Amino acid sequence: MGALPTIHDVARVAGVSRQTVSNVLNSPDIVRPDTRDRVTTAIAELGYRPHESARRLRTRKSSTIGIRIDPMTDGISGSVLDRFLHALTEQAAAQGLRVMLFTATDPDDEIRQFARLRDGADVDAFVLTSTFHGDPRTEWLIENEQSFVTFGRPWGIDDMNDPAHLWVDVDGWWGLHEATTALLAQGRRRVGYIGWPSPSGTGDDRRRGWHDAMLAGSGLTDAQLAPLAIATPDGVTPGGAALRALLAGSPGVDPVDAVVCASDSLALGALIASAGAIPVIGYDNTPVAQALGLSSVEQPLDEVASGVLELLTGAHRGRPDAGPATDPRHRLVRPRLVLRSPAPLPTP
Amino acid sequence: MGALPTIHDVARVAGVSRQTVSNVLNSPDIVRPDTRDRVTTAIAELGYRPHESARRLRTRKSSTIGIRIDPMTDGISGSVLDRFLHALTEQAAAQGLRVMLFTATDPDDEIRQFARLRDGADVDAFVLTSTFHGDPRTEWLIENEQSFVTFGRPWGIDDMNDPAHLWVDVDGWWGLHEATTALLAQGRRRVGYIGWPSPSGTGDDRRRGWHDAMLAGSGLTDAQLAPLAIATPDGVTPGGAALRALLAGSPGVDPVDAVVCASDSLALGALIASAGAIPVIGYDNTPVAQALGLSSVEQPLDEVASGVLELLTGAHRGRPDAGPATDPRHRLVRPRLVLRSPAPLPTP
DNA sequence: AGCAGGAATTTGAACGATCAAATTGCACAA
DNA sequence: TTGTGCAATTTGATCGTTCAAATTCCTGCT
Repeated sequence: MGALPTIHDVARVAGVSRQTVSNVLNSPDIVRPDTRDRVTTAIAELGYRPHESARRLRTRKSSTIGIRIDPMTDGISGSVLDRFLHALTEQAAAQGLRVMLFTATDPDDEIRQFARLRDGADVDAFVLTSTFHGDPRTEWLIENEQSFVTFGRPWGIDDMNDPAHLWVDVDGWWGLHEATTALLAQGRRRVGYIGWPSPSGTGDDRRRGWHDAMLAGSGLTDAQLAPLAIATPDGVTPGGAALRALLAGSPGVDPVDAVVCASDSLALGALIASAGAIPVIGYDNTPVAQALGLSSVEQPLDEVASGVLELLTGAHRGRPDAGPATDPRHRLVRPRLVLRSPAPLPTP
Repeated sequence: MGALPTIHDVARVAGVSRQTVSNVLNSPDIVRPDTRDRVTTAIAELGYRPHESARRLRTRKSSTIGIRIDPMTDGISGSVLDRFLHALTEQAAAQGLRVMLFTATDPDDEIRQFARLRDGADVDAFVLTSTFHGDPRTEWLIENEQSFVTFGRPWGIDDMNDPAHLWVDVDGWWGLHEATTALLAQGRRRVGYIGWPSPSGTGDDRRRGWHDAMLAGSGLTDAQLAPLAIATPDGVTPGGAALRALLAGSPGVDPVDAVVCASDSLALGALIASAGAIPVIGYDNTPVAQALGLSSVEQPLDEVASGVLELLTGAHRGRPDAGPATDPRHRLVRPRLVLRSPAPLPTP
C-alpha cells in the first residue's frame, strides 16, 4: 500500500468530481441517491478518510476541544477529572470531535496556553474545570471571543443566571440534601457535616444542602445546627479529627449520630475514625469509596459531558451571545446517592 | 483585531519573503543573523503563530501523539494512568508535541481507532499502556508501520531484548525487591506476598522481586516461601482476606510478620485487616496510600514519560527498524520505595 | 574587470480539502 | 421547438504552510 487515498482518487474511481465526493461527505442530501451510492462504494473500496488537517485548513474549524489536565494534587478525588475526561472523550468522538490535552502551572499560564492553542488553530473550543469566583481565565476567554464551556458555575453573584458564559454543573446542594434526608429517614436526628472552610463555591453549596435538609427534617434550629458542622482542609486525617470532635460533642452539644462529608477523603477519615459506629456518607463516589463500601454521592459525569458538548455544538456554539436568548445557557445536573452496606471495614 | 496574521503578513512587515520567515522558524541557522532578527521582531510584533493544520498538511506530520484513556475500571490504581498522562502531556508540550485522547471498548476497537486517527492524519505516533503477551495492538501497529512506544514490556519470550518494538517500563522486580529488603533490614523475617494469579506479566515480575529478595535475605528456602505468597484478584476485600489467611498461618506454617503487595488496593485491604499489627507495603503510591500513610513503591512516571518521548523523537522515531541498531530500543526505570510512618490508622 | 562558487533569499508549485460560481441535465410550460 | 427554472454536478480559486528549484547577492581570486 502506497500513499493514502485522497478525495481525488475517490472521485476518479466513482467517476465523479472532487466536489461531489465532498458533498456526499458533508451534505449527502443534495446528491442524487444513485451517485451517492457509487461514491460511498468507492470510499469503502479505497478505505478513504478525509485528511483532517486539510479540512481544518480550509474550513478554519479544528473540531477539537482543548482541556487542561491537572497535576493530580487533588488527592483521592483526583479521579473525578479522569472520569470526566473519559466521558468527554467518548462522547466527543461520537460527534466527530477530538479532545486535546494541555497542562498549565497556574491560571495565567493556562491563559498563555489558550493563546497558543488558538493561534495554532489547534482547538476551537475549551472546556474549563474547577472554576472559581472572578476566574481570570473565563474573563480572558470572553474578551477574546473564544468558545468555551465550564464544568462548574462561575460562583459569582446570581451565578445561576449569569449570561456571560455557558456552564454545566452538578447540584451539590441537592446531593447533600439527598444524603442528609436519607440518613434522617433512617431515624438519625443529629447528622453532622464535615466540609471545607468558606469561601468555597462548591463547598458552601454542599453545606447548604445539608443545612436545608436538617432544618426541614431534624427539628433542630439554626443555632443548634451550627456546632454540628465542621470546616477543615480536605484530607483523610482532617476528616478523622473532625469526626472525633463531632462524636465527642462539647458542653451543651450532644454527639452526632451520622455524618455527611464534602468529599470522599474527609469521609474516609471519618469512616475509619468512627469504626463503623455511625453511618458516613461521602462525595464523589471515588474508587476508594467503592472499594470500602462507603456510601457516597456520585456525580453523573456522563451527563455533565453531554451537557458540555450540547452547549458547545448547540445553538450557542460555545459563545454565550451567539444563540437565541431562549436557549438554555447552562445546565445543572443532579447527582445520585449511592448507599452501600453499613459496615464495610473488616473488624480487626 | 481581525483575522490571525499569516506567514505572509510577517514577511511583508519584515520586508522578506514567506520562505525566509519559514526558514527562521524551521532552520534558523541558514538565515543571516540580521535578517533573522528582523523577522523575529516582526513575529513578536504581530503575535504570529504558524497555523498548525496548514503545516501538517504540507509536511505530513501531525506532531501529535495519540493515547487511549481507560474507562477507569481500575479501581484505586486508576490514577496511575492519570499521572502518566499528565507527565506525558507536560513533557510533550515542551517538545512541541500535542497529546490527543481517544477511547476504545476493547483491543479490536482500539485498532479501529488507530486506523481512524492515522487516516485522518491526526496523530503520527501512539503511546500504548497496559500491554500484554501477544497483544494484537502492537502486531497491527508493526504491520502497518505506525510509530509507537509502549509503556510496558511486550511480556513475551525474551521481552527485554525484543527488537520488534520500543518500550519503556518500570522495574517491578526491583521495586518489590527493595520493599522486601527494607522489611528484612527492619528485622522482619517472614515477609509475605499478596499478588495476582499467574500468568500476569507485571504480577509475576513483582512476585519474583519479592521471591528473590527473600531467598537472598530471609534464610528461607523455596519450599518454605511458597505458602507465604497468595494470589488473589485485585481489590481491597481480597487483600484483607489474603492478609488474614497469612496471619492465621496453617499447620506447619508460621504467620507472616510483614507483607508486601502487588497493588495499593491489596495493600489497603491488608492494612485495614492487620490493624497496624505488621508493616504493609503497597505498590503505585496512589493518593490513598499517601492519605493513609501506607508505604508504597512509587513508579517514576516522569521518567517513563521522558523515556517514551525519547524513543519517539530519538533515532528510532518510534519505529524499531528506523534507527541504528546500537541505539537503545527500550528503557527500564527503577521505582522508588516510599516508606511512611508505621501506624497511620487511628485505633477505633 | 570578470568570473567562479557558495551563501542567502525568492519564486512557483503542491499538500488535500471546501467554497463560490459556473455549467450541465432534465422536466415542463409556452 | 424553444425557453424557463431548478436540481445535480463540475470547475477554478483558496486556506497557510513548506518543498524544490531558480534567482540574487556577496566574496575572493585570477
